[in-house]
Amino acid sequence: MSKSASQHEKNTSQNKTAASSPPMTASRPPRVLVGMSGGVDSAVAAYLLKEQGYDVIGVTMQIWQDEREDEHTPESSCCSLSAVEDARRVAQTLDIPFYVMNFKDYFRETVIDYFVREYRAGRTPNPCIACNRYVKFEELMRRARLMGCEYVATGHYALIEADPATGRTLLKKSVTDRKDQTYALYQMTQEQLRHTLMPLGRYHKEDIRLIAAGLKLPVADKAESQEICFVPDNNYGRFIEEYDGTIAEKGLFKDQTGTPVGTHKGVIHYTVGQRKGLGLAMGTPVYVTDILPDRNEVRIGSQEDLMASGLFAGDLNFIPYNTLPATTRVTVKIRYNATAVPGTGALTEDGRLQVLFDAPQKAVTPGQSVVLYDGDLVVGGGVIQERIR
RNA sequence: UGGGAUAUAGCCAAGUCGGUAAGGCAGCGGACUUUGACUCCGUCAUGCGCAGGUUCGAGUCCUGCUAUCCCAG
Repeated sequence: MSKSASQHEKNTSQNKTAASSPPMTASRPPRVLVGMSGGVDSAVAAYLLKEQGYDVIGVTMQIWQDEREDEHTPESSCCSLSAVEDARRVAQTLDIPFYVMNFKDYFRETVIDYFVREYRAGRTPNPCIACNRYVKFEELMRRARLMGCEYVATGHYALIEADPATGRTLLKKSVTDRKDQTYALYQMTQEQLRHTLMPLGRYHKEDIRLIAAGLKLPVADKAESQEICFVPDNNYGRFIEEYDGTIAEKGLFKDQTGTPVGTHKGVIHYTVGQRKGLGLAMGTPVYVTDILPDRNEVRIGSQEDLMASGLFAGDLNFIPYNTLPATTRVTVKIRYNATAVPGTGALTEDGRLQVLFDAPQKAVTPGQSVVLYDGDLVVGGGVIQERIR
């Protein structure tokens, strides 16, 4: 608490920027490619890096939006054409080179295809994690190298720090727990972390807005983006059906005993823990407890039926070490905006991650990621495969 | 077509000696949110099967009708 208080006392940028100058290895300052979404965060990130002396290049990735859609795109969508224009104006204001790059095919393959495939399989994907992993820190970084950039930078609220003891690069929570975005970054490799800058990790959102306002950036009071960027109207079910042209097949809601209690609209429309939109008047609130795509069945039950004592996860990545050393005490996030809860993590013989919670948790959802923390340090995580009751 | 019971919002349901329609679920709206999750807040019957009657006043009493259920046929 005292930490964040002291952060507030500092003036918005002057002291801090001076304290963290770039590593001037040669005569030329290192070049950094800043991924600019058109929002206020990445705009200020670009500004901070420029102030710190980096050779900053602004890039907006075209990942989805078609030209014809620009008129009706809500402002909250992070990658719309209007967002491109916002980013361009910011770059002009900051006097940095600005480019728009086409990532549509790559984004489609690594994010949208995955997103649709997972929902079809009865899981709940997190497209932001896939986008970070493959698009921002793999493909964008690859292209950054081609442009002679040492680093890729983003407006994520997270900290990247070298650990002199081990030589590894660590990922830590931002000083603002509320805005912390490390959950969506846990898949980053050592190589990626070494070449990534996240200058916002030491700031609070309010500071960022103040800085943006002080610079008269055109996006200073732009709304937060909220929904999945490629589903601007938030109707992801319709998006999936239009994307692959397959209408979701209706099926049965069943209770915990297997008794049919209603008809569902198709497996893709549900996520574990969901209560709203079921249309089931059971006299007491009911939640989705399991999605069984093989039987096209959605199981519902009470809050108690939602509880889990732990989970198994695959597709693992660890950051302070190559693999989880032993049974480890951690705090655990099982959903993007869940609070971290205490538990233990361990690897199974078949190489999966087993997490056991100290206290039962609600709505462990296959397809979502579990991220392990040791205090502010991101230990790693993986994709949830199944819950342990 | 003998007897009994019940008919209150989409569902369940309270409604006392007649006094001016609880609550839950669902729905809808909003807050929160980098997942249509959770959570929270707000909203939701000028009307109680239909038609009459009694009364200052009826969901509550009376009459008739209709529907459904149960028992007997």
